[in-house]
Amino acid sequence: MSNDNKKISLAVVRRLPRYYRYLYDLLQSGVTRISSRELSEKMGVTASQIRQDLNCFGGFGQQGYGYNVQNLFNEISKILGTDHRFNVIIIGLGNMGHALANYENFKKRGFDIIGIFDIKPELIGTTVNNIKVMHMDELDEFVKNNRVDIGILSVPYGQTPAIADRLGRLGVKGLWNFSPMDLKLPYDIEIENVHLSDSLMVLGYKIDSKMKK
Amino acid sequence: MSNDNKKISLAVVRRLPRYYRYLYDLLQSGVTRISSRELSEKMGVTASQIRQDLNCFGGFGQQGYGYNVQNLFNEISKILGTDHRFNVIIIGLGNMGHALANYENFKKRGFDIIGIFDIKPELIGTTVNNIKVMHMDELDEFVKNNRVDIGILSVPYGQTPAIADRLGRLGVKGLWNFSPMDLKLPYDIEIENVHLSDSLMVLGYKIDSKMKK
DNA sequence: ACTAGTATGTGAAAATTATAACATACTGAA
DNA sequence: TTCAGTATGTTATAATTTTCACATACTAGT
Repeated sequence: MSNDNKKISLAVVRRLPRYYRYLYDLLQSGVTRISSRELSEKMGVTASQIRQDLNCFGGFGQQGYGYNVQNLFNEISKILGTDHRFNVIIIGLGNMGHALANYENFKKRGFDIIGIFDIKPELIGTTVNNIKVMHMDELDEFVKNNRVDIGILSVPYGQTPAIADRLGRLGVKGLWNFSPMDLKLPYDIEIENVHLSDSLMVLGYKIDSKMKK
Repeated sequence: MSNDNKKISLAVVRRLPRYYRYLYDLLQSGVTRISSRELSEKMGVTASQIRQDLNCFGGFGQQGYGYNVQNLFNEISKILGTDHRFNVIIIGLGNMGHALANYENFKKRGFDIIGIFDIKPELIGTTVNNIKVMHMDELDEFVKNNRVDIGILSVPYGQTPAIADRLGRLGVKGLWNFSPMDLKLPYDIEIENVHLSDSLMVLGYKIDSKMKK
């Protein structure tokens, strides 16, 4: 049963989408079976780690055979929630909000953007990628009338905490935060930060530290 | 001396930008000194971890006093390379490329976007955020004539590997990859992946797994 | 059916990472 | 100048994460 109450570590969870991607590619290539060793060579990790990771959720393989690609992909999809849809709204239709609204990959992975909110009058009533742009004043009403699972925060830095708090109070289940700050909210809400600049700085560090060697 | 040859773990490195942010905010607030305990409360980590992390790079604090905020910020900046500039080019002026070209935070953190490349004729010769848009045919020439430290890859999925390879061959030092794939290159180049969809899927997982409890 | 080969699931070991504990050294008030 | 308080740097311990190793069980060719 996949409903074991042993806690899955975040390290494992963060690797799951990577398995998802590789298995998807294998499926596309028509590969029907794969061993942990073969997959480990493709992914550049140890076979042992793959077996350990998968076993957190169940025994999906078979001794002497390996893993059925389609089956394993289905299982990983289920674990990641791709067997159902998430309703998502975007708050802030700036450059980043616009980019996210047009990113087709989200839909493929189970996330439907059902609304966009901003305050600029000239945007209200328009559509982006077939998604209606509404005024922030309509936010509360919209969230009350629609199941909104996730709010994407792509608003200016200064406005982020207040809007995050507002979404938390409205009962949205998760926030995907693009502002370079760590949100701390007094609500029962999951937060995933993107922190693009942080990632770029890490790249800068890697480059510099290699130079020094 | 900061040139110790003991290896700094990636776990520590990934926390550095976070320290950078908090120290920057403290500076803005006029705070001149802070102890690891105070900082730990703000950041939601243990004071011990902060002291351990900082000590990888040197003893920046003073017993009985704590850390001088300005000094510590300067040191972290130096470690992260903000004491010099990185030259960056964007490959692919789609929605994401456009958003990144307009993101002002990068400049603040030491990254200058010095060129944008695409293949769409109507874009070539225009400027975005005062950055010239050039044709991909001009890429090799440009990289040879300018120091390019980092290439941002915001091109369609299928084109990513070939362009990454091209930048690797041209001697670019780092790639910041926005395509949902892991790049593996036979060159001496640092790669930092963003993998937005992966991050969103992790958020989805967190939401689901909380529901089940 | 038999058997050599293969590959999982898992318990144990190793490595890494985080936390705790504390000796040392500075601060700042009297 | 003294001394109680504070907070670092660092060593030791704990926790977590990764890797190893192997018994078990299936595959597939003869």
